[in-house]
Amino acid sequence: MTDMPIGEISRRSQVKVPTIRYYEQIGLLPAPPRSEGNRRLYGARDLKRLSFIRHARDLGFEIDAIRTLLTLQDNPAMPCAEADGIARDKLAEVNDRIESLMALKEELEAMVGGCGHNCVGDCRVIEVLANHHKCLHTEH
Amino acid sequence: MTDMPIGEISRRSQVKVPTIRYYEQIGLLPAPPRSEGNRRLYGARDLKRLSFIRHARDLGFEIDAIRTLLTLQDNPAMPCAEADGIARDKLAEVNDRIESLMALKEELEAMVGGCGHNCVGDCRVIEVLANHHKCLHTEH
DNA sequence: ACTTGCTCCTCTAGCGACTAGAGGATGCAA
DNA sequence: TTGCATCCTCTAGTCGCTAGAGGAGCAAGT
Repeated sequence: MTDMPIGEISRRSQVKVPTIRYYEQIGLLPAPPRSEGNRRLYGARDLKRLSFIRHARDLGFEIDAIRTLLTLQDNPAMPCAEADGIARDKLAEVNDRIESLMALKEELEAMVGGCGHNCVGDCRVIEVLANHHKCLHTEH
Repeated sequence: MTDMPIGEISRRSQVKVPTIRYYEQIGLLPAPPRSEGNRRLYGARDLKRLSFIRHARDLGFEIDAIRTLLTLQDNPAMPCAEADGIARDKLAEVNDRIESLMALKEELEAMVGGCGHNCVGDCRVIEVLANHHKCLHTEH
C-alpha cells in the first residue's frame, strides 16, 4: 500500500507516468519522498489524491478548477458553496455542449444521408459546407 | 466585393484577423496579393473559402479534415466517397461525445442536487469526486 | 560477476488551433 | 499635420499533456 514506485501508482490510478510527473511539476500533486536511488515513492494518500484528480478530469473539470476542489477537500470546515458553484458551472457548460452537438448531429445526418456517392460535384457534404444557408441551423 | 483588406474579410467571414493570417501560414488559405503598402487584398473567392473553413470548424472538423475537404472542393470531378467518409466519421464521433456528455450530465446533476450547501465536510461534489464507487457510472 | 531487460530519472521539444503582445508602418479624415 | 484605426512581422504563450533523447538503477537469470 505504501512506498509505491511511480509505475505502480500509475497502474492503480490509471494516470500515465509522464502525466503524474507533470502534475507534480505544476503543483497539483505534492512531490513525494525519494528512494536512495532517487525514485519517487508514493503512499496511499497520493493514490487517493490522484484518483480524485483523474475522476475530476474525466468529468471535464479543468486543472484550475481541480486545484480549487483539492484545496476545499483539504479544508473540510470551509463552506462548500464554491465547490457547488464549480459543479453548477460545469453542468451549464455540459448542457450547452450537448445542445450544440445535437444540432451538429442533425446537420451531419442530413449531409451523410443525402449523398449518393457520385462525384464531388454533386456531393451534399461539400455543398452544405460551402453554402451555409442550406444548413438546418443557421445561427452559427 | 473585391480587394477587401483583412479586417473586412474578417468581419464578413466571422474569422478573426490573426486566425486568418494563421490559416495562410499553415497553407489552408492561399496567400493573397498585396497592396502597394504591403497589405493583404482578398477577393470573393477568399471569402467563400474562409466561410467554408469557418463553417467546417464550427461543425467540429479538424484542420486536416478541412484540408482534404478543400482539395475535394477544388476538384469537383473526383469521387465523393472521401468527403462522405469524413462526415460519417465525424458523425460517429459526435454521437460518442453526446453519449458521454449525457452520462456526465447525470453525474453532475446528482452532485449539484444532493448538496445542502453546508460545509465541505458534507459536500456531495467533493464526496463523489473522492469516492469513485459512489458514481452513477463506474466505467470511467 | 555479468548481462539482460525493465523501470526510472531529467530535460527539452512538440502537439493543435489558436491568442497575445511588442514594435513599427500605412492609410485616411479633420 | 495630427491623430487614430488598421495593418505588418515576429516571437512567445495558452492548455494538458505526449514523445523522445540520453542516461542511471534494479531484479532476475546464467
